[in-house]
Amino acid sequence: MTRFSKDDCLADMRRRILSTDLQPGHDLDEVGLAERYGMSRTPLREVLQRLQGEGYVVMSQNRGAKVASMDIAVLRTFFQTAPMVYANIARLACENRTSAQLDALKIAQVDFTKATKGGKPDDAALANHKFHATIGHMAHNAYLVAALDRLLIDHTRLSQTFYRPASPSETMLVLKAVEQHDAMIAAIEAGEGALAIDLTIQHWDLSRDRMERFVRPNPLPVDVIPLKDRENAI
Amino acid sequence: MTRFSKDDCLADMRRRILSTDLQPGHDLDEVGLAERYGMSRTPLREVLQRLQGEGYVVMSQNRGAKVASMDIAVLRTFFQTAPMVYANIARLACENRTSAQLDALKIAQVDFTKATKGGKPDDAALANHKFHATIGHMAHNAYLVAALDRLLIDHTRLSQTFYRPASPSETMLVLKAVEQHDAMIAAIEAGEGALAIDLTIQHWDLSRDRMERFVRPNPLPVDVIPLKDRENAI
DNA sequence: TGCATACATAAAGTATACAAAAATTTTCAG
DNA sequence: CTGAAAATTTTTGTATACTTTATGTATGCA
Repeated sequence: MTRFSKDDCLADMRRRILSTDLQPGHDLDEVGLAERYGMSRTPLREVLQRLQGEGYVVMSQNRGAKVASMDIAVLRTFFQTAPMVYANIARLACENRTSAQLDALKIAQVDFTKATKGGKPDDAALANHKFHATIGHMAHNAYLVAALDRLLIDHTRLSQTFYRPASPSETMLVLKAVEQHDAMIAAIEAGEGALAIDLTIQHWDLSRDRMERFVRPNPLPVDVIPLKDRENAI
Repeated sequence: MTRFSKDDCLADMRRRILSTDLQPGHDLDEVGLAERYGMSRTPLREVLQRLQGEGYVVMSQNRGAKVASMDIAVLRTFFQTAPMVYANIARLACENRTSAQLDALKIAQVDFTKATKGGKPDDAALANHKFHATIGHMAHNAYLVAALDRLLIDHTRLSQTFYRPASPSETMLVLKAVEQHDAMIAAIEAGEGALAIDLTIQHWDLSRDRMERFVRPNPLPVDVIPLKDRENAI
C-alpha cells in the first residue's frame, strides 16, 4: 500500500476533482479514501476539511463530503462572474508581479504548450489551471484570489473537452489559446494593465464559446433511425 | 465545564476574532481551546481547519494556528478591493434577493440599530457584520461571496472603534450609518441596482474615513510635556 | 397491502493514547 | 560568562477504539 503524505493526498484529490476523475456531486467515502492514500481517517478528514475550505468539496453534518456540484445555478453564476474577476486579477498582476512569479508563469506556459502539442488533454487542462492560478498569485490580493481559485475549479472542470479537439478547427482554437497565453505573459511582464485586461477578455471569450458548447451541445438529430431498423443493425 | 457543540465553538471563535478579543496574529493553542470549549482536540482541530478555510485563521505545518494577521499588505489590499466587491454584491443582491432573505436583513438591521442606540459597541460591530453578510447571501454568488466574507472579517476588525464614538460628531456618523442601512434595504427590496450601488459606495466612504483614521491616528503632539514635569504629575 | 415502528447496519463524530516535531531549558566546554 | 550541543518539555500530528447519528430493512398491526 502506497503511503501518501497529507500534502500529496491533498494535491492528488485536487487533481482528481479538477480532471473530473471524481465527478461533481460524487460522494466521498472517508474509509475508502483513507485506505487508498494509506493514512488513517483523522488526517484524511483534515484533507477533506481543507478541500471544503478551498471550494472543491462540500460537507454536511453526519452526511460526509461530496465533490462540489456544478448545477445550473453554479454555471449561471460562473459565466456571470468570471470575466470581471479575471480582468481585475490581470490588472493587479501587472501592478504587483515579481520576477520569480514571472518565471513560474513561463514554466507553467511551457508545460501547457508541451501538453497541448503532445496530445495530453488532462495534463493540458491542469497546466492551464496552474497558469491562471499563478497569475492569481501575482495579483497579490487574498480577497480576489479566493474568488478566482473557486472560479478556476469550475473553469477547469468545464473545459475538459477543450483539450480534446475533435476537428482541425478545434485544434486551431487550442493553438490560439497557447498564443494568447504568450501574449498575456508579455503584457504582464511589461506591466501593461490595459492590454492585459484586453487579452484576458479575448481569452475568456474563446474559452466561453467552447464551454457553452459543452454545456449546451448540438441537439440529437430529430429524424432518428426507426427503432426496428436499429434492432436489425445491431 | 461548559460543553460547546462544534457549531457553537465555531461561532464563538468567529465572534472572538471579529471583536479582536483574539487579536490578529494571536497564537491559538489547541489544548487550551479544547479545554475551554469542553471538547477533545480532534473536533477542535476541525473547527480550526474550518476557520482557516473561511480566512479567519492561518495554519502552518507543525506550527499550529494563528489568527489571520492584518499587516500593511493586507490593509492596502483591503482598501483597494472592498468597494469593487461591495458594489457588485449590492447589484447582485438587488437581482437575486428572496423575501426570506429580506426579512433576515431587516432583523439584522433591527439588532444593529438596538446595539448602536444601546451603546453596545461589540454587538453593533457584529450586527453590522451580519447585515452585510446577509446582503452577501442575497447576491447568490459563491465566488464573490468568498471574497466578500474575507473582506468583512477585516472590515469588522478594523471598525472596532467606529461604534465607540468619542464625540458628538462621531455619534452622528454612527446614526448616519444606520440611516444608510435603511436606505440600502429599501433599494434592495425595490430591486434598484444603480441606487443600491450608489448607497453602498456612500456607506463605504463613511466607513473608510473612520477606518483610515483608526489606522493612521493623529500624531502625538510634538511639544510634549518635559519628562520631569510628567513625573511630578503622576 | 399500506404504513409505522423497531431493529440492524453502516458511516460520521469524538476521545484518547501514542509518535513525531518544535521549542525550551540545561549542561558543559571553551 | 558565552555559546553550542544535549536533554527535557511542550505542542502538533496520527492511529485506533468507541459513541452517536442516519439510513435501510424487517416485522407487525391496521
